[in-house]
Amino acid sequence: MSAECDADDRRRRVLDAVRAIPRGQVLSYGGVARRAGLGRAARLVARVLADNDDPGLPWHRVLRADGRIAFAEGTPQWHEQRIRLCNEGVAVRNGRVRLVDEVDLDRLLWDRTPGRR
DNA sequence: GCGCTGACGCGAT
DNA sequence: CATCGCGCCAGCG
Repeated sequence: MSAECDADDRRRRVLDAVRAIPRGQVLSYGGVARRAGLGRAARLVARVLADNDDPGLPWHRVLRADGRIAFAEGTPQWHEQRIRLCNEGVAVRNGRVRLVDEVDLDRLLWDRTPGRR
């Protein structure tokens, strides 16, 4: 069988990966793409979320790799995402969130990272 | 078929 | 630590 290269399938994987994010935790677009097995298709993740219409999808748990909210600061979407994150117990500082999940895994693998938290 | 755009990422300055 | 620039992926005019 050919590899799963259908756009619809990729899309489904992205949504699945986003839904897999536990409440109170966040993940970057690249992280989602990676977990979905799409490599560096971070932009694809963004595209999927933009096109998504499922209100039950925890899209607010997806942030940029630097922990910044993807939306432009000041926009209604930006405010909403910040509120949702704060509502879930995620510490948002100046529109920025601490991404620990991915870094944590790397730390376990490479061991050498100081406890910066 | 070409080029632009976008809820991106990362190394370099 | 803030900015810039280039690379990546897919949809659209």
